Amino acid sequence: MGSEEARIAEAVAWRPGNAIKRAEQALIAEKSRVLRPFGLTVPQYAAMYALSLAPGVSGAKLARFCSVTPQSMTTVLKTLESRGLVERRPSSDHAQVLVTRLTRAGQALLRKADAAAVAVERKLVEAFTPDEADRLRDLLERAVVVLETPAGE
Amino acid sequence: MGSEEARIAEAVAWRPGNAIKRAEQALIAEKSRVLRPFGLTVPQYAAMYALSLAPGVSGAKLARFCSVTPQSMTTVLKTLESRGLVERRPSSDHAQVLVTRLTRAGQALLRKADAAAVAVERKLVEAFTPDEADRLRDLLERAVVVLETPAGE
DNA sequence: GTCCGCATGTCAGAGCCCTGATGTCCCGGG
DNA sequence: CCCGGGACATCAGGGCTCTGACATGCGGAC
Repeated sequence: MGSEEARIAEAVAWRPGNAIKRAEQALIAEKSRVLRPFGLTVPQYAAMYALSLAPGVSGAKLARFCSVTPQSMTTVLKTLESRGLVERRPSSDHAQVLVTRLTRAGQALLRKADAAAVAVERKLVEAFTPDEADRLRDLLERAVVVLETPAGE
Repeated sequence: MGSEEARIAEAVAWRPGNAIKRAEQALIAEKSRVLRPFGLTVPQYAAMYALSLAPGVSGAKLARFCSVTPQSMTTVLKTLESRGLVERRPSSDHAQVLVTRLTRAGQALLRKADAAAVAVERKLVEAFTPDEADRLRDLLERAVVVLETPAGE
C-alpha cells in the first residue's frame, strides 16, 4: 500500500497552489515552535511587532498591516491585553478609536521573541542566493496579483 | 499620514516569509470565493477531493494527504457527514478504523465544485511560463526543506 | 446647519486548527 | 502465549479567522 499512498500524495501535491500551502504551513509551524517558549502565537507576535513599528495605532489599521480582518485583530489584542502585554484606551480626538500600545512588559517580551522570529526568517533567506530570494518574492507577488484580479484579467 | 502607513506596511512586508503568507492568503481567499456558491469551505473541498482519489481511506490517512492533524480532519468530516456528502462506517477487518466514502450527493457536488477550484489553479498556472512555474515550485520546496530541518542544518 | 459617507469598534455565529491526553485495537517480537 | 509498539479515533481546551449585522462618531457636501 506504500506505493498507493505515494501515488495519491503525488496527485494531491501536483497542484501548484499546494506548494504555496505547504511552504506557508512549514513557516507557521517553525515560527510557532520558536515562539512557544515565550507563550506567543504567530498572530500575537505579528501584532506586537507591527505595534512596535506603529505605537498608538487603531486596531483597524493594525489589522490591515497584519492582513487580517478587524475582528480577528480584536480577538488577538484582547488576549494580549488580558496578559498585560498591550494596553488600549480611547483616543482623545476620536472618541471611537481605541489607541493601542505595547506595555513595558510587552516591549520586553517582544525584544526576546523577535530575536527568535528573525532567526527563522534569516534561516529561510540564507537557503537562497540573493538572486533566488528576489526571484521567489517576485513570483509570489505576481501570484498574488493574478489571484486578486477579479475576472476580466 | 499616508506615507507613514506606506512606510510601516513596507517594513512589515519586508520579511521574506511575508510574501509566502500573502500568496497563501490570496489563494485561500480566491478559492473560498469560488467554492462559496457550493456551500463548501476550502478544507471541506480538499478533503472531498482527496477522498475521490482514495475512497474508503481512514481519517488519519486522509489527514496526512491534506496536511492537517487527524483532529482537524475529524471536524471537517463531521460537518460533511452531517450534510450527507460523505459517509463513515467501521471497517470490517479493523474495528478501530472508520472507512470514509463520498456519497452520491457528495460525488455530484464535488464534480461541480472541482471545476471551479481547478479554474483557480489554472488561472495561477497560466500567469507563469512553464519554466517559471517549475522554478517557483522548486524554490518553495527548498523553503519547506529548510524550515523543516531541525537545528543542525 | 443638516445629512450622508466612511471609518471604527463590537456582538454573534460558524468553522478550522493545533496541543495534550485517553482509550481501543491489531500485529509482531520475545 | 503475552506484551508492547504503532495506528486509529475521540474528548477537552485554547486560539485564530471569516461573514454578517449593528451602533457610534468624525467630516465634508449641500
